[in-house]
Amino acid sequence: MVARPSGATPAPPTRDADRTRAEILAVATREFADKGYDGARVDEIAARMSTTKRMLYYYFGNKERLYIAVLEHAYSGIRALERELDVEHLDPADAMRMLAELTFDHHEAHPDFIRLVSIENIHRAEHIARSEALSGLANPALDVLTRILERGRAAGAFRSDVDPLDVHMVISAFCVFRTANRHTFNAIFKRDMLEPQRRGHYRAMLGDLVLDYLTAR
Amino acid sequence: MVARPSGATPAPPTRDADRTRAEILAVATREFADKGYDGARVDEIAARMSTTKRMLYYYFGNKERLYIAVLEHAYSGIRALERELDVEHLDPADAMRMLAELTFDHHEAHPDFIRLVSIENIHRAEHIARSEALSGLANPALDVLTRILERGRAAGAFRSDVDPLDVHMVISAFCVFRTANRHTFNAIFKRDMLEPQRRGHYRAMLGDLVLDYLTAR
DNA sequence: CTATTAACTCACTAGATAGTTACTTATACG
DNA sequence: CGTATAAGTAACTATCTAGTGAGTTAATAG
Repeated sequence: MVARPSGATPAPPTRDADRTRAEILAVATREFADKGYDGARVDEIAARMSTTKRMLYYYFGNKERLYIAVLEHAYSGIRALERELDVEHLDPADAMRMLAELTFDHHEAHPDFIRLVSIENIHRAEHIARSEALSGLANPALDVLTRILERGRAAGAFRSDVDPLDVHMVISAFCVFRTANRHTFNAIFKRDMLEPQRRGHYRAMLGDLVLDYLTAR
Repeated sequence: MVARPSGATPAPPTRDADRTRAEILAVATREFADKGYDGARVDEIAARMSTTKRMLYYYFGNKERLYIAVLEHAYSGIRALERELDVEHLDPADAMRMLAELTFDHHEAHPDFIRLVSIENIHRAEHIARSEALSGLANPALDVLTRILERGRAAGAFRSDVDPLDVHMVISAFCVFRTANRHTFNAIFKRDMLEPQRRGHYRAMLGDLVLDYLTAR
C-alpha cells in the first residue's frame, strides 16, 4: 500500500487524456456491438461515460470515426491474441486440431468482436476500407495455418490440393456462424448453439470436420 | 391481346390493395436488406414507391410491423423453394451432395435473404420472436436431410453418431459465411468468395467437406 | 509566479425521422 | 343511381439525434 495523504484508492488524476480516450472507446465498443452502427446513439455512449459527449467529439471527431476507432481497436486485440499461437511442436494433425480449437475458443470469448464484424458486413466493409490500419492487414493465424498445411503435406498426412485460406474460411465459417447466427437459429430450430453443455460437442466436431476433410481418401 | 377501348397495356386499375401492399413490401425488402433496420428510412421506402408514405402506415401500421412483414415474406419464399427439394431417388451420398449444392445455389441466389437474417441476428431475433408466423416454423430442408442421413446410416455409408441439425448447421455455416462475411473477408484477405470463377470450387468443396465428415473412418 | 495549452464543461441547434391529422376519390353493392 | 367504405393524398408535427459554440480549469514549462 502506497503512502497517501488521504483515501485508500490510487486517487486518479483529474485529467488524463489516455484514460478518457480509453473509456470512450470501451463504452462505444459495447454500444456499437450491441446496437449496430445506425442503432447506436452517441448520447447513450455519452451517458455511460464519466466524461461528456463533447469529449467524444474532441477525441474522435464524429460518430463514424469513433466507430472506425472501435473496429481498429477490436481487430488489434484479436490479432495480438493470434500472434501468440504456437503449435510448431505438434505433429500436423494435432496442430491443426489445436488451431481450430483455439479459434473456436477465441470466437466464443469475444462475441462483441463477432458482432462488430457482422455489423461491418451489413455496411459492406465500407469503414474497414476507409481505415488504413485495417484494410489488408494480414491475419497471423493464417501464417500458422499455412505452415501446418505445408508440414502435413510434406509428411503425406494431408491431401495436397488445399489452399490455406480455404481451410481458414471453413474454420471461421463454423465459429462465426455458431455465434453470429445464434439467435435466428435458436428461434427456428429451438437449439442454442452456445449452450455450455454443447460446447465440447461443437468443439470436437469442428476438429473432426477439418481433419476428415484434410485427410480424406 | 385483349380488346380494350384505348391503350395496349393492361390498364392497371387505379386502386388495388393487393398490388399496393405487394409494392410496399418489395420496396421495403430492398431498403431493409440494404441498410438494416435502423439504417432503413421510411421516407426512402416511400420515395421509391408509386404510392405515398401514408399507405405504408395504412397497411402495416408502423416501421417495425413493416419490417416483420418483410421478414415473414422473405422466409416464406425460401421455405417454398425448400419444399420442392426431391432427392429421394438418389443414393445417400449423392443425395447429400445434391442437398448441399442446392442449399449453396439457394444462398447465392438470395443475398437479400441472407442479409435480412444477419440483420435480424444483430437484433437478437427479437422481431422473429414477435412474429407468430416465424418463430418455430420448421425448415423443410431439415426433414429431407434427416431422411438422407437415415438412409445413409442404414446402408452403412455414413457414421452413425451424426445429428441432422448439426449437418444442417455446417452446410448453412459454409453458405452463410461465404455470402454474409464476404466484405470483411475480402477487405482483409483480398479474396472475393463470390467471384464467379471460384463458384465451382467452393460448391465442390462444400460437398467434399460434408461427405468426408459423414464417411470418415 | 505567470503564460500557454491540453483537457474539459454546459447549453444549444439544425436537420432528420417516424408517425399523424384531416381530407378526397374510386369502387362495389343494394 | 347513390351511398358506404376501402384506398388514397397532401401537409404537418413532436421528438430525437449528431454535432457545435463558446467558454472554463488543470497541468506544465519557463
